[in-house]
Amino acid sequence: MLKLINTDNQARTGILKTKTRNIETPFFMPVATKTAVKYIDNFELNKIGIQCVISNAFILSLKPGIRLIKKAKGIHKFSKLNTAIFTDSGGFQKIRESFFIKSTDKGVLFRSPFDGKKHLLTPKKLMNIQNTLDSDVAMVIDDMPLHDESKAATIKAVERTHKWAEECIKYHKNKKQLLFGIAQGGLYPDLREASAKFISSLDFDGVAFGGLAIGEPSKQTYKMINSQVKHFPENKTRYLMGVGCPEQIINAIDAGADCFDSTFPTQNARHNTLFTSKGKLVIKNSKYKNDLKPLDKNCDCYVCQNFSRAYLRHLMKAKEPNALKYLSYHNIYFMNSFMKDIRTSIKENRFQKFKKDFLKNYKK
RNA sequence: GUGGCUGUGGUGUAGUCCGGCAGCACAUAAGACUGUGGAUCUUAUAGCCCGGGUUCAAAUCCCGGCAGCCACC
Repeated sequence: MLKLINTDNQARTGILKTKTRNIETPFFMPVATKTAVKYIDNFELNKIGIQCVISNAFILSLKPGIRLIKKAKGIHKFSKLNTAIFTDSGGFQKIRESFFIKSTDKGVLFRSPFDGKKHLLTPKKLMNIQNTLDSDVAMVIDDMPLHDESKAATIKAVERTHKWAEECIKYHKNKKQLLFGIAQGGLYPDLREASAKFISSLDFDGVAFGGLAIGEPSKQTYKMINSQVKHFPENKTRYLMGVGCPEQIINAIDAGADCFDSTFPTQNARHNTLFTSKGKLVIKNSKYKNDLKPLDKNCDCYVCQNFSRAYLRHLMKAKEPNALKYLSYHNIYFMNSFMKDIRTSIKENRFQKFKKDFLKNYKK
């Protein structure tokens, strides 16, 4: 359950209580697929103030395997991650050609990228994996329709998602672990609404918008969010899966979302794009060659406090591994302060102004 | 001085024998990235050492320069 603290129109701030943490919402989770955020030390996450990360149950079950993690007494002790941890089921891997084989009524058939072996991921199996990993929050396995799928195929995927959602509840045995449901519906508002209603009717600790930000125009994303959010319970955390672009996050919070995860900030950092209070900054661009200013003069992260744009560009051009570390650090730090500022603005009932100012300054 | 070999984008090279749209990698420049398969993907800029000849057509064949490397004197 989500304990609401304050609301500002649709935007909300609250506390999501998990077994290891009281997470302040809205919050952003960096992706730590294999229990590590790429190029960022696990302990650095605490110093930055990251409340929660998300790992991938299916991928961890392949490597290093749940037996080892069980032996290590769970995902927290194994990794020493001292944040709350969500585990994703692996349903999203449907989007990766190298993993996905097909969906059946029983589950999703995947091929391991490590040894080519086939794995039929059923709700029962995924719940067992996540119960054993002992994360704070488990996600159901869903059947995510792709955007080029017909309405009939999307209906089929939604039906499976609903059936599997019920089975996940049935097989979820870890009492201290929360379980979140996922609503689907492709780009069809009527299916989105029906799915949101159904998932809301089940006994989940939180609900998610699934299958968005996978290539559709932003306008569509917001339309789908709006069609679902009104059917989601007030007192449950609403998780917009896969969204990590600052503008989309602030708009989604305005629509009533509480929780986000994405590889977007870390992947962008590795690909030269930094987030700053003035907007996107592409560090490899030649205009920064002799620029001795910090990435963002309004940022107090140790990268902005110490290094210049010219130096960071130089490190990237020279393919120095530390460049990826510094840039990833900055983007994660930026996301964390961004979320913190949003929470404060909601508490102080000035979110609308904050959003307006942010979007005005944030150049694409 | 004589003989041989070699000159292709910024760099490294393929193509030369047997003439037919000059290709690749890196570098440079710009864009993309959203529930991660560990620096990816897309696009752009940029070249036949110089001069002449043969030919419908020359990076390619012929002649003459220039430059570099090697061997001999």
